[in-house]
Amino acid sequence: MFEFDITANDDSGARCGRFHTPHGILETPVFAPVGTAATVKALQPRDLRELGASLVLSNTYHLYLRPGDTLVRDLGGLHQFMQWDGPLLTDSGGFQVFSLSQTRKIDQDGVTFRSHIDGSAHRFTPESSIAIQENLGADIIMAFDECPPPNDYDYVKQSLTRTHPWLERCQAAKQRSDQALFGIVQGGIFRDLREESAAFMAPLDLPGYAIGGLAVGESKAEMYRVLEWLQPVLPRHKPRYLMGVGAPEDLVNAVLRGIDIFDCVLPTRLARHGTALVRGGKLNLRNRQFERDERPLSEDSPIAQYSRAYLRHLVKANEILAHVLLSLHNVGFLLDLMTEMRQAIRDNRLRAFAADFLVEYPEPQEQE
RNA sequence: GCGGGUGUAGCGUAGCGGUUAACGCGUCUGGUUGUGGCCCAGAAGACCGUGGGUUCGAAUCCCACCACUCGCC
Repeated sequence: MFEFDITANDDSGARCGRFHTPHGILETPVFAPVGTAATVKALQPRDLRELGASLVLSNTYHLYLRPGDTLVRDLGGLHQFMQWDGPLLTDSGGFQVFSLSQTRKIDQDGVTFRSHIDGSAHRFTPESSIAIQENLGADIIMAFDECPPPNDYDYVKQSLTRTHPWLERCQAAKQRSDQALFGIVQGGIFRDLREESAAFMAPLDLPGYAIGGLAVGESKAEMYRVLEWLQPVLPRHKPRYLMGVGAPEDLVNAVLRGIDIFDCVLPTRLARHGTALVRGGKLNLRNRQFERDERPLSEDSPIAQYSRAYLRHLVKANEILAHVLLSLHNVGFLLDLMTEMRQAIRDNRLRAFAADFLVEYPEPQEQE
């Protein structure tokens, strides 16, 4: 279980792989839609399968608070609960503790925080995060880490003195053998800290390695640079997971730099905010230019039977169907992009594919 | 018919003698990367019901008219 076979290499450094999980094989590079509260908002598992999704991410923090991880366990685990029989991944709750909780207190042992739902007090430690994730029962579980602001060298350096021991504690606390524990490399935008973090984790022989703390405010150029630094120092024969990244141009640029797994709320969040991802950018369907536009979003969209004018109407009227249709479109768009990239890698022409795909996107700026 | 009240941006309102008439919603345009159906930033939009008067100066005070509204015949 959890073998990672590399099945194709591209001159760029990108690779295709097969990651074996108890609920099926992931063909990488793969994009995972996010199902925070045990649902990819607006979509059923049936829709996800038809769109070609293979991996779904769900959130430890959210499920712990509501409905509770022990309830999910008692009802047969997360796969059974949400009726998704493919591979699942849960994050550790670390990120949400930092991004959603108003008041939180970090110490060497863990984090005390308040629920964003009712203000009640809670505490996560590496041990409790693993226990919750074992109750949920995803195929891939994540180490409890701290996601620090990426530009503050002293803080990021000190943060590693928590994240690294926490990873070892996660390993020690883990009991189930049917779940793969991934470590999360931190280190902000600093080369020495990133290399230090990767060097610490590589010998732990984890089934996979995530890159955290990116796409949190630094520039795209800085993010890509971090990926290039990590490329030679992460174990080659293990999947590499870039957490929270899902802008189309970022997916392409990260696959070029050796990333195998992605997750992101972007396609479903943009959908709920009325924006459609299309080749070369995105369409804000609130814009008046679509008022009488009878064309589909794109010819190959899973919702190509609907006009932009109709979708604009649904968005402006805040109709539920707008969320459903645009979620189908945006998730489908990213999954199709991943499929195209896997084929390009097999054909050893990813650089050409990327150059063609990225020509319509703006160049990454040093500071944004 | 009599008496009272109200007319300010598409809608709801604030301002009640003193720069360039304000706010919310809506509209328009950006933003959204390990998810609060949000949120943030910017823009357009007003013969202040109509006509007259008082005043250095009127959305603001006075008169008439019109419209809406409440009460009473």
